[in-house]
Amino acid sequence: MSLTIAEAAEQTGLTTHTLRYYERDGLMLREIDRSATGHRRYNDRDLDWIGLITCLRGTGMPVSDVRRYAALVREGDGSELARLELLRDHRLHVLAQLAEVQNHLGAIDRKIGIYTDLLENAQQAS
Amino acid sequence: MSLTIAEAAEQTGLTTHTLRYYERDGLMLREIDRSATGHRRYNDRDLDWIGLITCLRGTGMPVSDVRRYAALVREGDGSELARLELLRDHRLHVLAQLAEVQNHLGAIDRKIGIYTDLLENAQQAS
DNA sequence: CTCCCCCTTCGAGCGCGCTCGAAGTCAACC
DNA sequence: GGTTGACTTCGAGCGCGCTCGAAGGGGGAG
Repeated sequence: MSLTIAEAAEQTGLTTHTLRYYERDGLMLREIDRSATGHRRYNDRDLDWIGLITCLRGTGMPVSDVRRYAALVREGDGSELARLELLRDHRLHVLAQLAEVQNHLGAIDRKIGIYTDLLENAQQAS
Repeated sequence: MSLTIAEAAEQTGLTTHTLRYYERDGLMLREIDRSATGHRRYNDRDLDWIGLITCLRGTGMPVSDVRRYAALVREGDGSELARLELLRDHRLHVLAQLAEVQNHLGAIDRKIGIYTDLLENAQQAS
C-alpha cells in the first residue's frame, strides 16, 4: 500500500515532475514518506489528497489557493470554517465559469448550425 | 458606426493592447480600417468577429486554432467544410471539458457537504 | 563487478496569452 | 504656442504552471 513516485504518477495521471513540484510548492499535506534509500513512498492518504488537488486544479483553482487550502488542513482543528469558505468561494467561481462556457458554446452551436445548413443546401443543389 | 480602439475595447471587454495583439497575430479577418490620421476604426463586422473570437477563446480554443479559423474564413468559398470540422472538433473538446469540470465539481460539493455537516453539528454541541 | 534503471536535488527554461513601456505623432483646447 | 491626451509601432517582459536537464546515488539482474 505504498507506491513509488512512478506508480503514483501512473495512478494520478500526473507526471513525476509534477508530483515533486506539488510537494516543493507546499501543496501536499506533509512531506511524503521515504524509503530507506530516500525514495518517496506514496500511501493512500497521499493519493486521496492528490485526487482532491486534481479536482481543485481541474476546476481552475490557482495553485496558490490550493496551497492556502493545504495550509488550513495542516493547521487542523479550528480551520474548518475557513476551509469551507474557501471551497464555497471556489464553487461560485466554477459555476460562473460553467455558465459562461455554456453560453459561449450556445453561440458556437448556432454557428455550427449555420454551416451545417449551408452545406446541406449546397449538396442538394449539386 | 465606427469605433475607436478604446470604444471597441469597452464594447468587447478586451483591452486595447489585446485588440492590437489579436490583429498582429492574425486573428482578425482583415486589417482594421484607419482614420485619416492612422487611428483604427472598428465597424460592426469587426465587433461581431471579435465576439466570435471571444466565444472561441472563452471556451478554451487556443489562439493558434482561432488563427487557423480566421485564415479559413479569409479563404472564402470552399473552406466551409473545413470551418465546420474545426468548430465541431472544438465543440467536442468543450463538451469533454465541461463533463470533467462538472465531475470535479461534484467531488468538491461532497467535500463542502462534509464540512457543512461538521460545522452544523459543532454548533449544536456548543 | 557491471549494467541499467529508477530515483534524488536543484535550478533553469518554456509555452501560452497577454501586458507593458518607450518613443513618437497628431488634434483639440486653453 | 504649449499642454493634454488618445492614438501609433515595436519589442521586451511577465505570470502561471509546469517541464526539463544535469549530475549523482543506489540497488537488483546477469
